[in-house]
Amino acid sequence: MTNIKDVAARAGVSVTTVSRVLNQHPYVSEQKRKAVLRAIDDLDYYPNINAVHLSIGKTHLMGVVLPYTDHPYFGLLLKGIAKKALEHNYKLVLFQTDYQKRVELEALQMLKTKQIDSLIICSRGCKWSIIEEHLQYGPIVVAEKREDQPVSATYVDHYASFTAALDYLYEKGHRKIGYTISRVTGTSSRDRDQAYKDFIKRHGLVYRADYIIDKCLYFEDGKKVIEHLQSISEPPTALLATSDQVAAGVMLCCHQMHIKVPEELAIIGFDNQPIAKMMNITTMEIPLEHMGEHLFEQALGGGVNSKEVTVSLIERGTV
Amino acid sequence: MTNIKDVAARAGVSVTTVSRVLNQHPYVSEQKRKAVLRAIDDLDYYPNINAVHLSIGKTHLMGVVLPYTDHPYFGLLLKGIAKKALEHNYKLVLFQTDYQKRVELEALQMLKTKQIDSLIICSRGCKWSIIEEHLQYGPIVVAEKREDQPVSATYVDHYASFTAALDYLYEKGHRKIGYTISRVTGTSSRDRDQAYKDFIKRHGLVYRADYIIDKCLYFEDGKKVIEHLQSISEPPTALLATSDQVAAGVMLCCHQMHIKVPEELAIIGFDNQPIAKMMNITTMEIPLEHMGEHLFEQALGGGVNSKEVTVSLIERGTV
DNA sequence: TTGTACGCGTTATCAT
DNA sequence: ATGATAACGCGTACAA
Repeated sequence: MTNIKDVAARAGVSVTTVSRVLNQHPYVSEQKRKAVLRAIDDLDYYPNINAVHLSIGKTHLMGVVLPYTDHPYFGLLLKGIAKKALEHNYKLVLFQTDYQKRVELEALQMLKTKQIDSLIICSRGCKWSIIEEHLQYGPIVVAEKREDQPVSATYVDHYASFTAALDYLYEKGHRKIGYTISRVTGTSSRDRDQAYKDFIKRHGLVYRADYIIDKCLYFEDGKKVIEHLQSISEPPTALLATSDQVAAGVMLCCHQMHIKVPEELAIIGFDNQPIAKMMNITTMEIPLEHMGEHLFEQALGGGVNSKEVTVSLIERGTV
Repeated sequence: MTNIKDVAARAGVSVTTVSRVLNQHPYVSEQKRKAVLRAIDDLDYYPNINAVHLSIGKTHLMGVVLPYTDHPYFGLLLKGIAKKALEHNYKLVLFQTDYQKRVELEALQMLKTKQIDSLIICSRGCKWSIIEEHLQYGPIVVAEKREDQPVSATYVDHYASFTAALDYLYEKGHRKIGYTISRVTGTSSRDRDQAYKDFIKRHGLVYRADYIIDKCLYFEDGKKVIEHLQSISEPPTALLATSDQVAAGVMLCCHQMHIKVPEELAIIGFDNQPIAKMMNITTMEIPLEHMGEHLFEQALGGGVNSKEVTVSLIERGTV
């Protein structure tokens, strides 16, 4: 590998001058600049980025922690992040965790060892205290609500948006409302659960554990949902789906089983993805791509600030 | 940042000994090892990975070039790659190109400047000669068929699988067959187009440009497809969809428009994704996740070898 | 405007 | 078994 020294020798100048040319610094005569450029060309020289990183202490690499990449929710978040990364000439290091803490810790470790400049955590698995410990090594931003914490965050208020959806269904006359979640653990599921319990309490309804369906993430989980609902007594008249994907899957199954939507089952999705528009699904719009962009900019900026994104109801044909 | 020198001083040994302890080399007395470990603990020392990379000339970073992350096709490919990366303790640097050559060139550049050890190109946009030029800097593997080239590849024979699907439809009595593609450029679209033309010729059918529908990638593109088919004279009786996503979208539209599948329109998808199983869609199975795994291992291995993955017809209810 | 020399943090070589 | 030191390739005070 030819290095800066070789170039300097060939051009008959010092390495400093070569470095100056490389980094477009001022104070280098046109004559020497030409000589350097020619030498670079002759020797097919290109800098070793690791040496640059070691020297300046930055990598232009940003870490992104998320559980899956093959799910539209994180896919859209990632799309927003990637868009901004492209703009700012940053590269992304992907940590697909499958909810394994180990992978998340490795990301934190890479921040500590300066292999990445900053870290975006889209879905946290490890304890909060571990995040805090690593804040000293570089900017960390999360996609969850953390009040009074020295961490930047862009998040959806799942409690509020879930409550809004429940209230909307209540207004429409529904009293038996079920919902699906992706997994029992996780902050968003917990928030939704709390919102549901408070809603039940506020309206004096009965809490039924069998109205809650776990592990619903994908389109194809719709089948499971319908099968479950048909297996219980007094099935709900309305369903809050984890996402538009799940809502769409449920709708398709309703078609197949000749269950009328919304007459026999009302459905609300989340995200407002294209599929919801196409299938005319009422949904709570979450600007995922925009969230991703904002997460990136927070990570880049380094300062600490929190942003709650607005979720709005899109009324369509499934309620 | 405390460094190896500080540790050495604190432990009363040389940096070499510290390095030996760090890298579990032999020839270090138990006594000194203990001292070093204590010093590491006392000082909260952790190595600067960039320095390690500079020294050993490797980064344990693998680049992945793909157009989108929010599409199930690439999502699954990426999933396979990520799985193997996890196993081998590699990290992935993602290059989401949106089919911009610039981003692809940056990936190649990062290989050249040793910021990544190797590169997986899932969808190529730049000229082949550019790829060849960069082979000297590290392993590059591609997801397309390249015969007699010094590059590793894992790919689907799109020509063969498309031909197989066409023949299957022909056997079933179809003579007017349309198909959708994601974009006019791109190797897979070209292969499919060629297969179609050859098929037409072999059976003495007429080639109709309006049987080919461009820019179909997502579920929601199904609507566009149906609208197009209804706008032309003598619409096809069978359709080869870009992917199961598109096939599913088309099917849903057929439901909505009361078009009977397969009686009025037969449909074949590609990939055999979960959605195809759920909707009982006949499809050509492509083992995407497995392809991703194989791509990673080729990139890791460094040798040159080609693998054509087998595509098989899954007969279900849409033909 | 240019160059020398050192620092970044680690590994590898070669003595001892 | 251990350590001094060169090497990795680059950026940048500081001196000239």
